[in-house]
Parts: sequence; structure tokens; C-alpha cells
Amino acid sequence: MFAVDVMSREPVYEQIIRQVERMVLLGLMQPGDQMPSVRALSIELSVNPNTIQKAYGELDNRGVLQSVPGRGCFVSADAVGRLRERKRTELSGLSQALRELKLAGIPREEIQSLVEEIYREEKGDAL
Amino acid sequence: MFAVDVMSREPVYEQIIRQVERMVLLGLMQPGDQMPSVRALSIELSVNPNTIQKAYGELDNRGVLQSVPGRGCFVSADAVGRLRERKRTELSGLSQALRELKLAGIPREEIQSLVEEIYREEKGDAL
Amino acid sequence: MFAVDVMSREPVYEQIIRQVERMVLLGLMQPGDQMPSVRALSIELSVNPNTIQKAYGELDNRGVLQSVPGRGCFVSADAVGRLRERKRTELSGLSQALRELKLAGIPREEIQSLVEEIYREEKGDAL
Amino acid sequence: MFAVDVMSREPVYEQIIRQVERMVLLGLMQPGDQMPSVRALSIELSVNPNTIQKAYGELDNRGVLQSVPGRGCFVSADAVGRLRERKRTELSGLSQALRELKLAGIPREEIQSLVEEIYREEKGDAL
DNA sequence: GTGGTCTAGACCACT
DNA sequence: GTGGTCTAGACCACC
Repeated sequence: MFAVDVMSREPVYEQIIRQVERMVLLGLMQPGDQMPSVRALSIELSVNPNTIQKAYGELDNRGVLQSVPGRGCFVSADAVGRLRERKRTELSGLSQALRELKLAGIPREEIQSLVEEIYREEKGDAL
Repeated sequence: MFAVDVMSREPVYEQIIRQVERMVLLGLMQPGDQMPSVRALSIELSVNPNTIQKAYGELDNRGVLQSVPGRGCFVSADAVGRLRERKRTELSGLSQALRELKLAGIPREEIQSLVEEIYREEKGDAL
Repeated sequence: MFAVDVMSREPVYEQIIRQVERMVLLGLMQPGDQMPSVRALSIELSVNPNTIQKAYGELDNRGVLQSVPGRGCFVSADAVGRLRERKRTELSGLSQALRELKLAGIPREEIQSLVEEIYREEKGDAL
Repeated sequence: MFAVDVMSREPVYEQIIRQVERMVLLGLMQPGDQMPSVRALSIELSVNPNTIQKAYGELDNRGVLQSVPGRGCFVSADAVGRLRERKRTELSGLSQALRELKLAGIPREEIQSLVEEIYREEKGDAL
């Protein structure tokens, strides 16, 4: 279901967050769906349960998941809405990155064609 | 000349690296120019000399600066070339970010117009 | 595992870098292998943790090791490739040294036989 | 007569030592010849007199020059002999470097042909 | 004065 | 526990 790369510099808990969010955005996880339990997922991914707990906790904060003590963890009703809202925030980070590339002399056309290319890809390619 | 935010999550030495690189790309620092000394800059920014040393050392590794023990630290001859080469590597990171935005439903046109806007800005705005 | 000479003019952190690289080239350390922790090695060698950190950090920069905060430090997948690439750069330094020896009247035959001798040695002798 | 590169990582006093030794080995400076005075050379090269003093002092130690207080600094009688003797010592350094290159997989033939090439060059090329 | 190395010890985020 | 950043302060070689 998920896969973590322990050699990556990206913290494991962030990898999990990213993958859950991706599943939700792709519609592979629907509102109300139950997530695997902390313990089950920790075993499946061979990581510490605390790490899963941290990922689920953060996804709860973001309104993507809803933890129900004693029952489990579920995809929240407006998970997709929350995510889209959140990602919109990241556009300012993109601006920052673009300014640095512009400063380094990367021509506008190169960026534009990269954008075209990405948007021509099949949904979910290589993410 | 430089400014650091000690409360930022970005390490201080990386802030300095980023600012030096920016000055070089903007042409505000030319090849052969002498950098402020490790000690002088550490006092100006109220940080430990070791932190400046680390930043200068990394910039030396990257071929942006040239440290000469006993004499000082200078902008290297092909600093801009080295930087452009290096930034080009970061394009793959941009692709990754674009895929995430696409997945979140941000329309292509919005990205394109953001790119246009950035490239219309005056050199060095708000970086 | 490693040994450092604090009286040497070669900085301790460079000694460590050199020895790690040697182990990797000899195949005594394989991709994916975990390095001793910063603290453990600092105790074993009786040097400051910062010194080990500097060595590991530089080896990470060179693509020989891969540091993963919270998990440890591992030999990277293409460590050997990176090292060979890097060593090839040092051939120009060899040329320089050879010219000086030639100038001092060391005959070509003497150099050639030294080369022969070195390449006849068992792998890793006396390095 | 001499030239120093202040951007080089090689200490200035070592650059001077190297160049004096080279002139002696090439026969461009003969035993008994007088060296430029410390002050004159320091002005010509735009470096601190202390730096010249240090270079001359080391060359005196090595038996290449002979300082006569109040008179000046002269090329010693057996300067060439001393130098050849000294350079012979550096062969062990060469062995060390060769072992590292061997370990990095540089083939013997490549080294051999580099040696051939160097020894075919005109005397003093590019040193 | 300069850059560079090292120690000692603290604190952080991540597992 | 792990790697990583930072401070404080010392010492070195070089100019």
C-alpha cells in the first residue's frame, strides 16, 4: 500500500503523509475509509509505531484524517478540499524557487516547456 | 550586507550561502572581490565564527569562493558558471513540486501565468 | 576499524575521509552498509564528535556516504563510481609531481620501475 | 624573474621556494650567484618582506642558498646536489599517490603512458 | 591580521 | 538512540 525509503533524507513520517495525501487526491481513498491501524502499518513498513503515529497525528491536524480514539483513523469528509486549500499555500514556495532559477539564468521558455510536459503526463506518473 | 534570521528553520550557514550566491548571480559581487573576513562577518551578524567558516567552506567546495589561508576569501573566477551549473540540477526538484500541484488540481494556466509574472519582475525582486 | 594520528599535519577529519574511502574502494564496505555512529566513532578514536561529523558530512557531499538524520550514516549505492571519478581528477596533480622529479634528474626508468613495483603489490599493501 | 599567485592555496613562501629550486635545477642560477635582496624581491612581487625572508630561510636550511649577514644571499656550491638528494626523498610520496590511484582502478598502462608523455616534454614545460 | 582545525558542551528534529 | 546545527573558546600556519 505504501512504501518508505529509509535511505531518503525526507523524514519517514513526511513520506507517509505525502503518500496518504496522494492516495486521497487520486481518489484511491475515499471519505470514511478506514486507515490501517498504527501497529499494522508500522509492521508492514518496518518502522517504529511512533513514526506512524506522528504521521497520522499531522494528517489529523491538517483535517485529512480523523482519529476516533478506540475505533481507528478515517479519511475525513472534506479531505480533498482541505488538501487543495493547503497545496495552494505552497504556490508561494514555488514562486521563490522560480525566482532563484530565473536569477541563475534558466530561460523562461525552459520552465514553460517543463510545465507543459508535466501536465501532459498521465495522472500520477512518477510522483 | 547580509542578514540572518536565527529563528528560521533554515540553518544560518545555509542562509549565508544562499545570500552570497544571490549577490554573485546579481553581479553585486565580482570575481576577485574579497569577502568580509570570517571574524568580521561573524561580529556583524552576531553569529559564531565557526558558522561563517562553515558557510565559506561550503562555498569554497562549490567553487563559488576561493579561500586563501592567511590572505582572505575571494569570489572565484568562474563563480557564476559554477552556480548556473548547480542550479540546473535543481530542475528535477521543480518537476516533483509541479506534479504535486497538478495532482492537487491547480490548473496549468495558473502555473503558467505565475511563471510569466515571475519572469516579468524586476531583477532580484523579493528574493 | 580506523586509526588517527593526532600529531600528523594531515587534519584528523581528512584522515578519516581517506580511510573510509579506502575501505569502500577495497570493498570492505559495501553499498548500504551502516557506518559507526558519529558518537561511537568519536569515542573509539578519542576525538570530538564534531570532527567525525565533519568527515561524514564531507563524505556525504562527495556522494560516498548518505546521512539519514535519526537513522544513521550509510555507504551510498554508487560510492565506488563517485570515488573513481574523483580520483581521476587527481591525475593532473601527479603530472605536476612527475615534472618536478624529471627536473631533479630522476631518470624515467626509475619512475617506470616504481610504477611496476606498486602495481605488482598485493591489494592494499601499506596504504 | 619570479611570479606568485596570491589566489593559489599553495603558500606564497612555498611558491617562491619552488621557483628558486627550479631555476637552480635548470641551471639558470649558478653556484655563487647572488639572489635579489629580501626587500627588492618583496617589492617586485608585492608581498610582505617576512614572506621572502621565510622562503630564503628555508632554502638556507635546505642548503640551496647561503645567507651571509650584511652581504646578501647566494646560491650555494652544491645546490644542485642537495636538491637532487632532497627530491629523491619525495619518491615515497609518489609511491603513496600511486597506490591510491591503483586502488581507484586507474590502470597501470594509463600511468605508464602519462610518465612517457611527461618525459617526452621539453625541459621545463609548464612547470 | 587571515583562514582552518579542534575541543567541549548544548540543543534540535527524527526514529 | 541517530545526524545536524550552533556557541564558546583555543591553537595553528600563513601573511
